[in-house]
Amino acid sequence: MQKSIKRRATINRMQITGLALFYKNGYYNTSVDDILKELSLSKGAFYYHFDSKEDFFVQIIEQLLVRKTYSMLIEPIEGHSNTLELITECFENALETAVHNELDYGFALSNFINEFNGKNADIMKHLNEILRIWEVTLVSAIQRGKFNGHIDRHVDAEGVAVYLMSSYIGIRTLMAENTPSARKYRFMSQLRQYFKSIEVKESSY
Amino acid sequence: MQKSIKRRATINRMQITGLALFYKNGYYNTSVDDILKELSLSKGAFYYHFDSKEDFFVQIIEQLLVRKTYSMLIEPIEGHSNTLELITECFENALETAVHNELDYGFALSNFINEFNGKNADIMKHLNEILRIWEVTLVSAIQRGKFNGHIDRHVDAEGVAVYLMSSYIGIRTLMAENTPSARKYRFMSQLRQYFKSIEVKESSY
DNA sequence: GAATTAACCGACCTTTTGGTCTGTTTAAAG
DNA sequence: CTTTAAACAGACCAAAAGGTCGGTTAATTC
Repeated sequence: MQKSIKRRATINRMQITGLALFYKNGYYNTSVDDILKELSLSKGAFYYHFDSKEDFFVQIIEQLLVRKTYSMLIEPIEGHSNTLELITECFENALETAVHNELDYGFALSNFINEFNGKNADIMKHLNEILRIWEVTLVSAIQRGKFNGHIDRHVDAEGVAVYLMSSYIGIRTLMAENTPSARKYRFMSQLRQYFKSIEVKESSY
Repeated sequence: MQKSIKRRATINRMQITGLALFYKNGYYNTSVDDILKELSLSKGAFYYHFDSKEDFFVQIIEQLLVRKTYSMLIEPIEGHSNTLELITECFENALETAVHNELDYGFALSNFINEFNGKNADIMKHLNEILRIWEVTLVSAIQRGKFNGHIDRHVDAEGVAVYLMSSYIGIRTLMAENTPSARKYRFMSQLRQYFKSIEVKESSY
């Protein structure tokens, strides 16, 4: 195989397996050896391509996690139809992947934020950056909805965004252990209830 | 000092310091030596009173965490006035302690659930037990509200409970790193908005 | 086809960790 | 006052962790 290609292939394999194990067992509970064992690779290969375990993880964030978050939570709500319907559908899909908690790393971002919060400022900087983009996207979506007449123009877009993010991160935690399917259903049902309360009221006219 | 008293005093000191460090740095990032150093005690003292690090933590859950959760999230909503007002005030107070993230371990439960989810089934059993009690308390509070005529009788009590728990756990995560005060304000504001949507509608009469 | 270098191997090192064990101090009992 | 056992001290151990380093294989260059 060509060298430059082989390099990319190996790094890719490492990152994908690394993310899978980090997501499953947590960063601190996954050793470099665990990952290498899974890949049938050696220490030499790992430290040839990466400076440290932390560097490895940061690159996973930049290469994989950012894209996954984009495709799962950012892009789906950037459409031009009814904002609240877009968000509802987006959450519905994202949570569905979390129900079958296997290969599709549901919402890895949430797990890592919890794990590194107040423990590793450097990594948190990267994770917060993703959060920030998510928040901005939500806020502008809400404002678009207000402009388009779907959402009551009195609602606080930033408030709604924070509330949505909170509930999403929380339900992911609750779904991880107990009856994920039932909890997802109840959650989505109440989300729609909440959305009704910020839609334009006919009585306003 | 009398022996039986000294025993209790030492165990208490250990548990309080242990909880503080576990909460601050996480369970896996806090070594037994870290705790002992803080206490100026020795390994001998630790393993004389506790079988293992895990046993130590389980006892902290049972002795401290359960009570803290009770006094912070359970008892405040068991009153007999308007349910939604009780929950609002309860969340308000609980989140306020999280704003000054110092000595008062805001909502330690949430952190530990995130840390042990899918990693340590034994400890999760204990934490889930607390979650379950919280959920039951919320559900019966909602139902009481429906019965008392404060809450629309069409709402799904279990759904509301899950939604409340989700949003609370999520906002605690979001508050841990960035602008906790502003986020708390926005969160509470939207919580009230949501509550309005499940109150009895005058149009129903 | 020899030289060079990227890609990888695996033994080894150091630090940290949870846990053990022997010994010492101190409070209660006889 | 002696004995006894609780309460604690601290040296020690084995395993695991992140990381280093000299050596080997395979692809590229000249």
